Amino acid sequence: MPELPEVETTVAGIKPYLIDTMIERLVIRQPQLRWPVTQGIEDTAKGLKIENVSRRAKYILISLTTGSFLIHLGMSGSLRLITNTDLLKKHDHIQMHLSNGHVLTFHDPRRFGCWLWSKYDHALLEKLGPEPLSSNFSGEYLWNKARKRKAPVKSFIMDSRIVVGVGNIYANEALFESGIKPQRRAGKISFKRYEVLAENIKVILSSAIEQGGTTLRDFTNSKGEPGYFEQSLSVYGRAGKACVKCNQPLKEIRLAQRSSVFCRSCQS
DNA sequence: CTTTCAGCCTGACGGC
DNA sequence: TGCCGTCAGGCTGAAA
Repeated sequence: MPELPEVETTVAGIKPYLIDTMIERLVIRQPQLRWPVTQGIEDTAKGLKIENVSRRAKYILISLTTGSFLIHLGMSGSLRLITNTDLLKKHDHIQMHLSNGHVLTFHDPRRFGCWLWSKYDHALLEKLGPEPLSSNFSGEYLWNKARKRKAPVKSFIMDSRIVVGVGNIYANEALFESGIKPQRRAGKISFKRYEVLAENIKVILSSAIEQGGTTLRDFTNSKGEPGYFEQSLSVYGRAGKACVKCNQPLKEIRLAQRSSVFCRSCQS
């Protein structure tokens, strides 16, 4: 599933092909995504120039002269650039034909993603916390926000109002690296441990982005996916297997309906 | 205010 | 072989 590094890599991959090009045609084949695709955007978008492509949290923003598209890849979404003559795949829901001959194609089997239009600011971006890789995000910030919070620390760091872009995989990994048990209450964790945790979140996310960047050769291929999924994960998906640090079997529990894997002796 | 939980979907997988 | 049930998961917004 696309986590923040995949989104970042996607933006970097498509941006050079989109910037300063004109939208010749927008085709919506399946408007029923997580939210219905904004009605009438085929007409709205026609003939407009793409001014910028950026990322906020796991949202992709395509800025035009009169507004912007807000795209989320959900669980199974991807964007790829193809040409007019390429065959459509099943679940290719939206296509944006550009004046340079490229066709930006939104593919999403589970349809948890979205493609919305807004003239001004998108409401979905309003309540978001800081970017994890920005200087606004630190151990001190986390510690302050955690005062009196009873929620498990894993739910806390996955709350987009606290910090954006920490999905289930990276939450599991960062807590393991930091030696913090996922179910520990957020308000009961020391300042010092939050400094370690914030640093680990930054290191893990930025190294994943780096891997994505290095494996990304040509985004105009048929896959449309950054190919760095082979990165080694210490705990996620390894329940019952040996801890990479102490060899004890990893334990799996569910927190807020999400699979949480940790080591009972390395994390406390 | 904080926290929990339903719901949106399809594909993969295990059991029979 | 194929059918069926279960699960996975990001995120929002309603409910508690």
